This record gives sequence, structure tokens and C-alpha cells, in this order.
Amino acid sequence: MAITIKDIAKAAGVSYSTVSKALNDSPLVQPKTKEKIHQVAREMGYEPNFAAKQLVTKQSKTIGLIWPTLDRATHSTLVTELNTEIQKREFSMILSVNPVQSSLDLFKRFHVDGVLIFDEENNLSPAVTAPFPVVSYGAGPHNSFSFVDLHYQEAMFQAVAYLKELGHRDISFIGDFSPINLRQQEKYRGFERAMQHFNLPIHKQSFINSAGLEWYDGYQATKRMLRSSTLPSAVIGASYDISAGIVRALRETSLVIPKDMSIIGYDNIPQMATLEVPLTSVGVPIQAIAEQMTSLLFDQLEAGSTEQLTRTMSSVLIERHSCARVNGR
Amino acid sequence: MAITIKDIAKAAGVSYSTVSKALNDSPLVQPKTKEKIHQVAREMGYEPNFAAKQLVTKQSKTIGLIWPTLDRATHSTLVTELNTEIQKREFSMILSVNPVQSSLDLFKRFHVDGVLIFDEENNLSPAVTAPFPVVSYGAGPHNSFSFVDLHYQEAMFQAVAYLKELGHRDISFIGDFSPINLRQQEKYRGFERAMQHFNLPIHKQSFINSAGLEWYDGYQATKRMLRSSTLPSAVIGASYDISAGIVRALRETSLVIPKDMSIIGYDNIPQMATLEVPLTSVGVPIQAIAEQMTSLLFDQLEAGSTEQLTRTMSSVLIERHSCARVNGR
DNA sequence: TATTATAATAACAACGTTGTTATTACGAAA
DNA sequence: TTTCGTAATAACAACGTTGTTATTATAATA
Repeated sequence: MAITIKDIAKAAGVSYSTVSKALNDSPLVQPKTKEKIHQVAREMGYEPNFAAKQLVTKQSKTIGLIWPTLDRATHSTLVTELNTEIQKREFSMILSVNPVQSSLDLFKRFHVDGVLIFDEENNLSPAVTAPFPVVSYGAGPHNSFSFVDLHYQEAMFQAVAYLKELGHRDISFIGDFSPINLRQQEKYRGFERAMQHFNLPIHKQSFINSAGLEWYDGYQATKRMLRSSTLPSAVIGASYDISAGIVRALRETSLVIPKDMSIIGYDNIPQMATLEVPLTSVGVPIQAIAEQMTSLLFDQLEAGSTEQLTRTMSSVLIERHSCARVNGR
Repeated sequence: MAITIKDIAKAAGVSYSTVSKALNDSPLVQPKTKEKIHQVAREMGYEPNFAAKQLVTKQSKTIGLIWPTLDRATHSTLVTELNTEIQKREFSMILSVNPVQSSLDLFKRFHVDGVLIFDEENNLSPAVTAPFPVVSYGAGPHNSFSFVDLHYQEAMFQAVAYLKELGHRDISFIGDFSPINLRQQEKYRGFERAMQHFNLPIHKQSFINSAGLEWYDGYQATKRMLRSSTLPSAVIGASYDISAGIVRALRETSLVIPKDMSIIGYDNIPQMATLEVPLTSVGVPIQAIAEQMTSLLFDQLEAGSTEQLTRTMSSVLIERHSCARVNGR
């Protein structure tokens, strides 16, 4: 049987309510007594009973994470980061890999304090509600939950501006044009608008549909592009995985990055630096996203509010070694 | 405020202890009353309070999963499968991506009922113990926990036997020879022994060290192999990711699989079928591993035992389209 | 010195369950 | 008709906390 506050009370010669207060660092108990109780608790190896605590405080100290698709590299990193953030706050994380709606039901049963969603498709009905704050991230207010706005368009502006600065005019965007994925659409539109804004030429070759988010999709799209007669001097990959595929395809055709072609990838995750060619990238750093999502959620928890909030995050451009001035360095 | 059994009791005109018994399907309450109580509970949208239940039963209905490395494809699949198994049993899963020891400490605080580990490195001190059953999987009894023995050697026997049957004699094994990874070592030894057993030639080219488990490691190892003058007629990839790299490297050199070279991959996960070439594979199917791990854990839970148990699982060979009879179609 | 304010601690109810014990009602046996 | 056994239900303690209220000891005030 585990040690309880009553055992500590007996050992320390005080009442158990005093122990409770002492361990919660209440000002209602004398510093001396407090210290002694802490001492005894430590010696006895006391571990608080979460169930009891939860029963009376109605806080489960648990955050649910909904993660319907397990396979994107960005996501693995984000999960790890979120887990770190959550543990920093002495909460724990419970994971569901089921569809959003059923995950929400599950989490309701578990009385989680809050929920983090990342759902690539964002195909939630706006009617979905939950008895706890929910934070997601991505492209826009697609539902009633709070979210961290990643401002994909801004990232694309950054990328295009940077490439133009280096003298590039013919730039292609390689990404997934799926109509159900809002995030990908935003990247597309951001690229399109940036090209217009900077007065750069747009033609069919400017947009290359990978029709998927796996590295192989990017690989094949690039291969297809390379078969055409006129080639851009730079490409933008819409995600880490797609960019990995682009790099692969380029190298196979013995095009040297960045001499023969520059490339910028979306997604600021550490893995960008460990690709075959360290990739210059744009996007909100994944760790910052994790921090922002978590702090938004905990702010709502503290405020006891379920209203929808938005926090916008700025994209950053990190220079590595995949871009060069046009016509030789 | 949520509905409790007391609310139901009032509404149904019985005592709350009767409600508790009725909802737990106790034989101590009349079928008629039982039915009425269930009815009322349903109407009122009753959700049991886990904290209260846990407080009295000392069961958290939660399984901890330790998953220190988030990036291997096999692992993502296994997590999903395990999650499914656990939910089938009305338990929930809590995830830790921290090192084993600190995860165990975390789970102790949370009073989980049991723990599932998958730790590629298996570098646990044998002294590590836990107050709940722990199940891991892999190569052997490297610590005091129960585990599901995957019999890697048998899988390699299967692969070699199958290739020999097809007329192959020169077979290479491409895998990670890291001395700290027991599983990889078992695959290596299994291959070596199988080759000896079937009287097939062994030379330096038979063992190719990918020095890593990423697809790119397999890719580079294969490239290296392809530079040598004599080539095997078949290769065995030690994991899904490595095999993906092998396929990639082979295709780049315009070697046709399986006409020019046969390949068998270890790991029986669905993704094997969706590689560029659907791969014939050996290994215990991932879903079976998940089932076995879960059922072993729950058996121990029910028996209330923490003693170390082992369950051995047999590898299966799944034919797809990456192997051909030697010399010809 | 007697009274009052205050600081420290103790006592206890409450949270929502489960499981054990007590009470009731009713039919069977004396 | 009275007593007994039994089936059904009610009552209640317990789980380990927190937070509110009650009690004590001590110091400050009249």
C-alpha cells in the first residue's frame, strides 16, 4: 500500500489536513512545520494520489492529443515537442490516434482538461464542440476551436522574396493541391500571390502538383518537371517530405544543388539540416508552434474559457545551403 | 456539473448503491430494476467518473506506452495497432517519449496498470523494476520484464530457405551491425547461420553494414555494394526502412526487381506492399505483435503477477513481387 | 487581570464510486 | 398465527485528497 498524507501526518505528529496544506505550500502553516513535513514526506517516499486529487479538484491534469495520422515527419517532431511542453507544466499527455470526433468522445470520458488537435485534413464540422478548451493549428478558423494560425502565405512571400533577391525569376512550387487540405491550399495561394506581387512570371510550369504529401510524391513530381524543356532556376517544396523527394530527384538527374537549381523547403524542423543537402527553409519553427499551442491551451485553462482564440505566428527563413545567386555564385 | 449515480438514484427512486450495482451488472439486483436504472442512466447521459472509480478500485484503467524514438515507420504502425488493442479492452493509453527510466517514474506517479515498452536499443539495466507488469518485445531477455520474443533468426532462415528454393546461392544481407542493438544482431546471426545451414557461400560481400536504420543508410550501403565486381542475385534487407533504401538504389542503377536482383525485406507491415516494388517480406506481422503484447500484458494484469514471462512468435513469409527464380523470369 | 484578536493547527465534510453490512418485505414452515 | 429464511434493496464506510469551519494556544489590548 502506498504512502498517504495520513501516514505522513502520523509520522510527523500533525493532522493530515496540515500535511495537505504544507505540501501545497499554503501560507496557513508555519515554515518550520512545513519544512518538517516535507522532510518526512521525502523520507517516506510519498507520491500523491492523482485520482483522489482529481476527484476533489475536478482537474485531471491531463491533456489529450489527437493525432489521426501517424506518419508525417513534422508530426513526430511536433508530438515530441508538445509532450515536453506539457510535462514542463506537470501535466501528462494522453494520445488518441482515432478520428477527431471519436477521440473527443474518448477524452470526454476521461475528463481531460484540454485537447490539442492536429488533423491534416481539418475536415471538422463547425458544429463540433467540447466541454474543454481545444487548440488546433494550421490555416484558418475552420471550426469552433482555438487555433494557432501559421500564416502559410507569409512564409511563401518570404521564400519568393528571398529567391528574387538572389536573382531568380523562374520559380516553381511543388506541393499537394488537394482541395480538402486547407493548409496546402494556403501555401499554394501564398506562392501565387507572392509571384504576382513581385511581378514574376507565372505559367503552367510554375505549379507542380505532387498529389500527395509523401516524399515519393515530391520525387515523382520533380521527375515529371525535369522532363519538360524549360526548367525553373529555383523550386519551393511545400513540405519537408516533399522537399526530400525533390532533393532526391534533382540529385539523381545529377543536377547540383544549389549551383544548377536552388530549393527552399517549407517546414522548419531540425531534420531540414540533415537532408542530403541542408535545406534553406521557411515556416514557423516547430518548437515555437509547440510552445504556442501549449501556452494558448494553458491560458485558456487558467482563464476557464472555452471561447475561440487565435494566435498568429510569424514564419522565419533559415538559410542553409540549398540556394545560390542565379547564374553561378 | 456532471451526472452521478446519486442523480440517477433520485430519478429512478432507488438508493445509489443499487444504481452502482445495477450499472456493474451485479446479480444482487432484480433484472427489472436493473433495466430501469440502465434506461434512466442512458436518458440522463451518465458518464462514470474514472477518478472516483480509480480511487476505490485502485485501477487506473490506463496503460503506459514508452516510445523513446518516434521516427521509425514500423513503430508508428505498432503504436496505432497497440492503441486499438488497448481501446478494445476499454483501457486508455498514455504515451511517453522520454527515456525508459524516467518514463517509468512518470508512469509510477500516474498509477498506470501496466506498461508497454519499445526501445530499439534495449539498453536497460537488468536492475530496473516496476510496480506494474511491463511488456517489451524484441530479441531476448535483456532485462527483468516480460517480452514477446520475435525470433529474428527464424525469420532469416525463412528468407534464406525461400531464396534457395528459387535457386539463389549468392545472397547478401544488408543491415545495421551496431553492437548495442540486440535485434539487429539477431537478424545478422540468423542470416549467417541460415547460410551455413543451407550450405551457401559466405564471403565479405555477404554482409553489408548499413550502419544505421534510416532508409538512406540502406540506400548508401546498396550503392556501395553495387560498385563491387561480383553481385549477389538476391539481397535481404534487415528492416522496412533499409529495404526501401535498397529498392531505391537498385532502381537508380536501373536494375530491375526481381529480374536482375531479388529482394526480401524484414518487417511485416502493410507499407511493404506500397513500396515502389511490392516487397516479399518475412517477420512477425506487426498487428500480431501488437495483439500478443497486449494480451500478454492483460494476462499479467488479470493474474496480478509481475513475474517475467516470454511468448515466442513465429515469423511468416509473405510473397509479393520482389523475388524471382534465378536466371530467367 | 480579563477580554479580544490572531496565528496555527485540528477536525470534518465533500468529491463519486465500490463493497460490506444492515434493514426491509414477503413467502414458507412451525 | 407466529417465526424464520431469503431475496431485494437501503445504508454506510472507505478510498486519499482539498478546502472550509472549529478549536486551541498565544500575544495584544483594555
